Amino acid sequence: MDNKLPTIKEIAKRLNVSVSTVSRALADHPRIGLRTKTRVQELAKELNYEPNAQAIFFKQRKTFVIGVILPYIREEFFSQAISGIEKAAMEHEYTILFGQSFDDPEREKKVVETMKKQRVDGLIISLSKQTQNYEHLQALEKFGIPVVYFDRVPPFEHAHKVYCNLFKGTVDMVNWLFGRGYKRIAIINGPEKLPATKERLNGYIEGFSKKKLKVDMQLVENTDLSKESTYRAVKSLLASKNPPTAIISFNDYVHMDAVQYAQQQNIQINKDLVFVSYANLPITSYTAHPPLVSIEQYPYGQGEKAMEIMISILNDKIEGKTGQQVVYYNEEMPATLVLNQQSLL
Amino acid sequence: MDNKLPTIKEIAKRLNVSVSTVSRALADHPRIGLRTKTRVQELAKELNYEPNAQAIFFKQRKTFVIGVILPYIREEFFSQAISGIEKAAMEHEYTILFGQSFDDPEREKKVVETMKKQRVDGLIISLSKQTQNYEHLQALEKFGIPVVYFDRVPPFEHAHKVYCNLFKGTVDMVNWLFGRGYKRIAIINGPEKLPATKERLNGYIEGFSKKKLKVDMQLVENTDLSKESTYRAVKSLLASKNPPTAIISFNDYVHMDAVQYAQQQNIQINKDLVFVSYANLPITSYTAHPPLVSIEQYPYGQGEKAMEIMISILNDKIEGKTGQQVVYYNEEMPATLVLNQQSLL
DNA sequence: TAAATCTGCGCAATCGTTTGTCCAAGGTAA
DNA sequence: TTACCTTGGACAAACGATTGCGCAGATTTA
Repeated sequence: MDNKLPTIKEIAKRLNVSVSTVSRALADHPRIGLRTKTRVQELAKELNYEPNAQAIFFKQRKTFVIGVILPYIREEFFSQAISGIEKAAMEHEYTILFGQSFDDPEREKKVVETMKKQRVDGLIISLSKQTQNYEHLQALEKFGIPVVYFDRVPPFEHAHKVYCNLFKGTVDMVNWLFGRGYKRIAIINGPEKLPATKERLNGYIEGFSKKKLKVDMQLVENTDLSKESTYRAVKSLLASKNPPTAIISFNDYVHMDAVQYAQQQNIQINKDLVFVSYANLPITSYTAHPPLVSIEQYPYGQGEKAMEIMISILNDKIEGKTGQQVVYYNEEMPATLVLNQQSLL
Repeated sequence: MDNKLPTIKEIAKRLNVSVSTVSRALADHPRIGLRTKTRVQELAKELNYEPNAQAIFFKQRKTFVIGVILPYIREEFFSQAISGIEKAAMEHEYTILFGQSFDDPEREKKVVETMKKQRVDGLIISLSKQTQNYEHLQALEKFGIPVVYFDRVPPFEHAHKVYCNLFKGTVDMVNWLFGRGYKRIAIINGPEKLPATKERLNGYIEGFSKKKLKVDMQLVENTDLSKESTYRAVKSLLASKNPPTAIISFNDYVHMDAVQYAQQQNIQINKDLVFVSYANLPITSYTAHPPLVSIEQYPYGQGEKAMEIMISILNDKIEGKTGQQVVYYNEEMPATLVLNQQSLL
């Protein structure tokens, strides 16, 4: 259990040469004589020498570590996203420092702080639901640590981001439903302050506008994403004088809760009332009633893209683009309508 | 714009004092005068100074980073586990370097290598299904980097591990089924080489032995965990002359596939044939037919425990237990039978 | 009054590695 | 013979922070 890792110094002392000679010999520098070079390289191999990356990174002021902060890794969307991030990272020899915000801005701030301390080369983040204040993140950029947002992105322009255009996706969704003959289309939207919520709402309204129809606000409900809140929303929709024939849920989790409640009310799911949703989690295919149609948001692709952007930024920085105007990457990914195979039965 | 992060040096220069004074002032050292102290602390706050952990850790030869390698983060079991790991890590100011093996030993090896280069203080790992060779991990320990295994642990004694006793859990499960009057109890087990598979099988056999019964090997099937393989296993069971009245699935994913197939064969799930399983993923409560009973394996608890053990090991090392005999932590967690609420309907 | 103590802070080494600069010895050309 | 390369390697600074030690000047004590 000899935990002293061999260093360049150790080798130098043993061979009675200077550390710089050892360093150069190991790097195959032309200024070192062949004899010395082989002596050094042989001893290095014998001692199982490995350069201390910590020391090198410290000197280079670079860690090859990217911080990744997600709301909840247990959500399949994010676990897929991190896999995309990891894939791109691995391809470029970067590593991932991981943290969750649990949708708590305080916690998010703390994790950001930790990552700053660890001197990550960059930060990829999907914001917590409650985050309204972006100072802790903008501060990072001021210090030269680039931040790439994905999926849950901030509302301002001057930031690198990757996201799905859920406005368009929602318009398509509404269109599709109209096309299938559904007229009373309700939406159970997310927390009102969330940009993602506004995007869906706007798409929803736009979908109606295209048909020269006005939205009946009785068909618009919100949930704080808890099961209870979703139950309440469905209850309210079902109790309306002219109840919906289709329900768009904020995401697959809301969808599942909504279906659960409707089922308790003895409603024939996807017959009396059809359910459609966002996210298209593979896991829904195992549920009793998957959404008839889902808007795929490509979490893996978003993650991958976010990391690729990060790497571009870091490379640009090395090539000294200082002084030039900062360009913000803004990657809009398609949001595709996906028909559930099972539902076709 | 591209301001470098403030350093202790920068503060020293601005206030015209030495770096050591700044360092001590920030650490609230008693030998620094109150006036100097406040001047330093105020400027530090103003500049948003954060100590460079890289530098400190480099000097201390410690990173406060723990590598975590999981097979698939998208499995809820592991995403819960990492949350437990993260919680314990945060409490002790450790951070997590994340990697997935995707159940590929080659990939696992590569990730281990990366973590070694990054000089993690320790490694927490749940082995890939295929891992048979442990050299890359034992080498880490030789370098003084402790390894804690959880859930999917290696078969040898001299390793720190956290796991559930699925042998006992399976015995309990079989007992419970007998108690409910089920006599033809089948099991769809995992890949034969997996220790977890053997454990389940032994528990299954023991459960029968306790009732002075012999196992009918026709009731024992294996799956490689793919949907197709599971389908095949169920098909084989259903085709038997004396088909089972209860099926124990290797885990909830196998369970879901098994149920899906049985359903396609027009079997009344949990009536004609009851299904029970391991893992107890919350997500199953949304499925059409959750397992009647699940063996809870406490992924969060396992992760938390693994990190706590890691921290104990690291603390022991600091306190210089060198020379003493190495003690291997071996934490066996209970595997509890959980009755599904929904199934009671 | 001199010695001892205290107060407040600076100097420099250290961690492992890279890299610019310098230096000595030997060889070569004019 | 002298000035000038070439070769092979040593020296030292630097990255950011910590910390033992030293050293003034002020204050207290004997």
